Amino acid sequence: MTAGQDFQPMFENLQRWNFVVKVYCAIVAVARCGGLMGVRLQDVAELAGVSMKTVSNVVRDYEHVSPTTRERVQKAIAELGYRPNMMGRRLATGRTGLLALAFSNVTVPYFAELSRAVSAAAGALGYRVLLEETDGTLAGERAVIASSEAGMVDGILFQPSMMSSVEISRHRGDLPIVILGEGAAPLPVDRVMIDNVLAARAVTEHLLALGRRRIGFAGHEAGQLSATSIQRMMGYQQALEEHGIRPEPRLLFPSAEISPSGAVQGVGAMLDAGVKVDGLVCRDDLAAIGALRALQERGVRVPDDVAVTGWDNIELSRVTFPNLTTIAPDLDGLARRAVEMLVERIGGYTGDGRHELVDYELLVRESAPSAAN
Amino acid sequence: MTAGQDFQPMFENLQRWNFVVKVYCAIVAVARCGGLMGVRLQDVAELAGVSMKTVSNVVRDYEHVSPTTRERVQKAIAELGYRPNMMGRRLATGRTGLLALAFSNVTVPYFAELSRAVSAAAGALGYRVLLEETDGTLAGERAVIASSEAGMVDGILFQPSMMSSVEISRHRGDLPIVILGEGAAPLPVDRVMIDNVLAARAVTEHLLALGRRRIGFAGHEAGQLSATSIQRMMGYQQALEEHGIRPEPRLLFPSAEISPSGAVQGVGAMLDAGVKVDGLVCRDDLAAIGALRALQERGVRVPDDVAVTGWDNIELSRVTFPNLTTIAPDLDGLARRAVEMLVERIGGYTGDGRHELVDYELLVRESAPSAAN
DNA sequence: CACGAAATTTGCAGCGCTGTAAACTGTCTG
DNA sequence: CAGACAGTTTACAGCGCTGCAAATTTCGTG
Repeated sequence: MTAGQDFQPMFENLQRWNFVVKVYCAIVAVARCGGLMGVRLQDVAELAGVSMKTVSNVVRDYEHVSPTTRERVQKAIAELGYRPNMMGRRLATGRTGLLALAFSNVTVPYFAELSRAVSAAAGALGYRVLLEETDGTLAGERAVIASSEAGMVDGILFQPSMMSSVEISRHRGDLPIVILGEGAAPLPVDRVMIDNVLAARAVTEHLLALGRRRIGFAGHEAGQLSATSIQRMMGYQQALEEHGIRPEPRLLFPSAEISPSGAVQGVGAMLDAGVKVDGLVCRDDLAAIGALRALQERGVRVPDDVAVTGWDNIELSRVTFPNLTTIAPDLDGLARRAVEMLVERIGGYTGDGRHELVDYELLVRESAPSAAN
Repeated sequence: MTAGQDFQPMFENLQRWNFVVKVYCAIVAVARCGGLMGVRLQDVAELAGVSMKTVSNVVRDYEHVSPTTRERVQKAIAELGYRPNMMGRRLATGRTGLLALAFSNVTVPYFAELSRAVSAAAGALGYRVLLEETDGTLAGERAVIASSEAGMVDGILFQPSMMSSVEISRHRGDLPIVILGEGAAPLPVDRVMIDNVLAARAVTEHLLALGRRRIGFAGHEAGQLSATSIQRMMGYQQALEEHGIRPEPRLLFPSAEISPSGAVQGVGAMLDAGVKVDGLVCRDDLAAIGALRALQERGVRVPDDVAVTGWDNIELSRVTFPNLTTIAPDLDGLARRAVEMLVERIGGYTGDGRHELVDYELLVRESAPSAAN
């Protein structure tokens, strides 16, 4: 905004700025003009004196077009302000250039960050991403998989939370699909994930290396466990057992609802019930943030009294106090591979389902510092 | 998930579960069958022994179809697993049923929550939402507004952060647009927002009512201010002046980068420079979360030493410790009105730009409790 | 039973674009 | 200068669906 170009945050200027905006608005109201509507390939072709197909060729950068023609057509395009109509193109080509990314809810930071990574990866391959939220319900997931509309997207990236692999595998066979994450995935379908069990072991071992022995697990579902929770709990269990510690069901801190508030309540209730821990492996960063609050509310010091770990490395995990030791999955790598595989499927690849692992990293921060500290 | 139906979170079961999954996968691999490809309206028509148009009428719930015919067609649809092809329909109708929602970045919790509210509101009116991220850059915003593809969406909901109203008003006139939020908006275009100045006054007055007198403002841009920051700062200034307090530029805590980490650094630097405050109005919840950390790192107690307020009422603002007193905009109301107005424009409404305000609420929580406490 | 009105159903054109294959250019040989 | 050839350009038939208007059937009534 020109008016704010050399704006100094001095209070007097604010009023002036507001005035300038008003003037601008008035000018704009006068200057505004309706845009051209519905310029078609045909119109460009007529103006340039060539066939529609030639214009189409120019628009799509087909190589065998003479420089002369190309220039003339481009001039006509500019003059008319022509912009190709996607629906027409897509009907003709059968491809939409759109990938669906389905998960429970964008307000979960991990999914928001995943969505950015996927958008970037898809963009690099010429695709755009249509977000589909399932609300984590079976009905929502079914709606996505068995979408009643055809031709909306060329393929689906799907992070299931409730749906069984059996059901996923029965999805409409004509729409390529790639499963993200640790959810149940049928063998014949491509999938990309990190090794949750291994990562959970790593994070638990980190707490063990700090000398913690009463290590709890927090933030999993109170009812039916998701595949994600199961795998992370398995890794947690394995690490404990390898150190000769018998996992105690009493040290599991489930959340009535998978959300930070759920974790506040879940962890809070256990603490109030007198359960003692000196380490807490949380299912994800949101649970860890909730756990942090539950602990701090009760005057428990983190990490001194209880060391806490998260999972996902969401942006806010760097800003909590203390900030979170967490598992940082290689989101870009995950997104890139997933999109690559999906695009290969769209391109006609029909090999067996590929199940690939991507990297992750244990980020050691304040909530569970390294042993040296 | 059948296998997990009666799953108890006992460790022994985990291994068993894993085995069950493997078995399922094997079964599925065998059972999988390719779906039918490309069932067309024509195919259904032939099977049902009616014309394409009649099938079309059934699919779209046209009223004048005899029950007999309708049933026969529906049977054929079910038998063939027909699903209408969106591209075809959209080419024919000229409408896509898609609205673009453009803002800087989904990983900003406010935008994620906005996006859900908008999706819900759009869904209620039969539209779906295509997210467009601008990365908060001028180039990104221009790309959205002047999108080189036509016909992708029927209209745009746009929350600008950099673009001037002059430029917005020059957008392609054939695509309806509604501006969200406090960004610069040209008069002729519809807009929905909350009254930022008033809300900022309310939040500042809340701190004043707590007896705070050295109240800072944190989290705004260090360079050129966004319209959002400007309006909130104006309200902050007004409240101070009304209480006979001269606003001090020294009490402004800008962030080098609009992010929680940016706020940690910005606020931290000011504190280290010896600036003393007893209240902090933050531009948004993320800044407040950053401020919280900066303060706590230095042993400053919140709210005892410094009361802090946020803005947006993001989910995490309820879970920080202390949790945040914040401005809670009526997101659902905002989304509903915005979508309504956009749909009216799509429907052909051509009146003047409407600028509407929606409600907000001051949520008093721990970081700046009510005076009674 | 005939006739007009109302309720159904249909044929067809075409939305805007692209794939294919055929029709042109012009240039380069023999 | 004919013929071969590579480089350009074009005509045309749809992609799958819907709007329109006309055709057909059904129904109620005199």
